[in-house]
Amino acid sequence: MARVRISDVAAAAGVSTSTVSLVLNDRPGSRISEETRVRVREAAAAVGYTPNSIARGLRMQRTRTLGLVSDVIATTPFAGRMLAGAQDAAREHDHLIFLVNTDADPAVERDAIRALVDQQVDAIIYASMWHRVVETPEGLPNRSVFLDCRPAAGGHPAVVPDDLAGGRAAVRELVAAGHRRIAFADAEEVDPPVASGLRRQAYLEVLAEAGITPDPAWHVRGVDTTAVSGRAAAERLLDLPADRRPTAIFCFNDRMAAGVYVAARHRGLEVPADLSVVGYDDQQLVAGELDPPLTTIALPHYEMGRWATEVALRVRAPPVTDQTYLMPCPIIRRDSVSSPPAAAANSSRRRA
Amino acid sequence: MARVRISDVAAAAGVSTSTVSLVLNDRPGSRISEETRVRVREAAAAVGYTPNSIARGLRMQRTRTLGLVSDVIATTPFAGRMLAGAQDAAREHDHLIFLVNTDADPAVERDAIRALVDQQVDAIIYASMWHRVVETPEGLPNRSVFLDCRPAAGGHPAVVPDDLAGGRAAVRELVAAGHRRIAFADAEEVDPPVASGLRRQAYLEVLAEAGITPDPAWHVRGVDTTAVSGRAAAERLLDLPADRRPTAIFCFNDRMAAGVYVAARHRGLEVPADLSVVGYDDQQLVAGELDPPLTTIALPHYEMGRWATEVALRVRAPPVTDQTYLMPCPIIRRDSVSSPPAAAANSSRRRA
DNA sequence: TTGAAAGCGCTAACAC
DNA sequence: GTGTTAGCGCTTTCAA
Repeated sequence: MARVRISDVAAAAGVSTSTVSLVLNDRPGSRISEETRVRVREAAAAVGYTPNSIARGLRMQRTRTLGLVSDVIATTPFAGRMLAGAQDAAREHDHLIFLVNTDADPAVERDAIRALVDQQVDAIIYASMWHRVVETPEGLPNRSVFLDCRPAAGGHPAVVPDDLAGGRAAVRELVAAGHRRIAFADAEEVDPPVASGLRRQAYLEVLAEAGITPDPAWHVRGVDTTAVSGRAAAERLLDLPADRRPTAIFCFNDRMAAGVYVAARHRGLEVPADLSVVGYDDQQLVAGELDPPLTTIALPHYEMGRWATEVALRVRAPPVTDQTYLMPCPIIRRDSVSSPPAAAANSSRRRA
Repeated sequence: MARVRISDVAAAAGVSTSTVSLVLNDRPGSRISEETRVRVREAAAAVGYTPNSIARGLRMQRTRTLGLVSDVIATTPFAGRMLAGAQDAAREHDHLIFLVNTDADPAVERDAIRALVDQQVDAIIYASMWHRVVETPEGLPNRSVFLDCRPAAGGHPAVVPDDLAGGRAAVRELVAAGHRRIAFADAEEVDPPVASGLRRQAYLEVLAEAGITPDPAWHVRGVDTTAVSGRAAAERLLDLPADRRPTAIFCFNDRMAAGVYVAARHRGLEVPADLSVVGYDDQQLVAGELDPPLTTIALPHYEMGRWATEVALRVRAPPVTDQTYLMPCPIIRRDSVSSPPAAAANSSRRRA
């Protein structure tokens, strides 16, 4: 069965195609009699007409489609919320999203961007899986926005998580619980993620504002950001002499926090009674299902996805001065933070 | 800057647009002199011409786009592999994918399908997050394929995981390790997932083929399939008298297995020395990061995504007799299975 | 071997 | 108020 075209409804209503177009698109300037309006509408409904978006796109030079190109975003557990935010925003404004994964392959990326441009997408959202600084890909249309990454050269709106503020919230949570010996289980040293530097800065700032001089041994790094690395980092921390041993660990992410749990358990330490832990990411199926559930800082993926899409659709204005917007990361309080054990608190007071 | 059109390269090459089209599309029947061919190609490259897919789509009645509509797939950790498989297949055949999430809202779904049809997508892939039996949505084009779900009414190609074979592999793994008292921590009783019935059937079959008469108390269910439910289910199992207590638990999924770990740990039981555990799903960031890493059955999301796309693209023929294809679920051996503790083995032998 | 012309389905000037 | 016409950018007969 062939699709029904505008000419079919025109014939059915006994009018011209332009009249049909006019009433169906409800152009304000055009004075079509109420009588023909209803006649056309009824005819359209009767024959089951819906406009061909391709034809309309060709004519209007506007397709109401968006391209979302990402490195590996859509194939990781992180991606979901970002896509959901983008989807929701797109749907609210009657747009459809082309999703393309590049697996971080430059050739694939180039082809993808070209294919999207050839499809006449109204805008491209260039997304990353982690907060990164990226080169602006060649061929990227002017009307693009960066999601969870920032173009080194600027020139485009971008949204990234506010890792500095999030890191501060994490460490302040620990300070507020009475901890003085607070460690930071950081990401890898070589080519560390942008978030690493920011969260470390936050860690240092908050300790300083709390009048705590950090023991350099409290800053440890994994070889990556997996649970295995988290566990190894925690081992080193827990090997410290009793009076320098941290009573709380701020972890670069939830996976490392999971590793910290394992290390603690293997030493007979209880979280949070013996060791408080704060993660980062609020990763689905990790943070909430640890035992005990992990207090953490949420990465605002949904909100970032929505923001990027709304800016791409020009329904939200990007920040004017600095084009990159820092999305707040809320703290999610669960059960992995308590006050430090009494002994540690005493020893800490003695040192202070 | 306006896009360069085919007329621009025609002018640059001093030929007509039809000639340009002919050489650029390399139509076999057309005899264009080699000389003009190179002239056209050079001109096209010089002006940076790439064809407008929208115009081409209108003319050819074929857009080289696909719609992928799903309930919540793209927003869950499961989805990634499925999307990756679909993406890879689509890219190999020069197609772009529109991704739409419906959040299982029928109105959203209806609108999405219509929007996709209006976009003249070449096919629609209708995907689910879990193996389900679904009603064929109204308005779904003939050329659609079902992914991780099966239309109750049939009539379309579909691919789902082979949960029966996967379940058998899981339980056989336990039998092969020497277990006789094997429990099944199943999903919820009311409106259980399709996989629940299949895996239970597999459990029963394998016990029977091993000459084991299952204690009915070994089949327990959660109120859902979370870690909390898994833990509760394990508590009940471990509360059984010593001679009926299972030495191994096959879990409906990895999350429940994580809960089983927690229950075991709280009783001072070690996995796998005291209790062997097999999961299902091979869920990223769960199965591999448990302590010890979980032996499980992988859900072949990537392969299913690829299969569905290839069938949608007609580059792979669907099964002719039964239109739904059962994708094998491979076992992933890690460290959560060992032979049963000696005492249990003895008691089991005594019982046998 | 190449060009002219028609037309995919739609919208928007411009007539009437 | 409504219809006629042109044209979005491309492919594909058909003629030359």
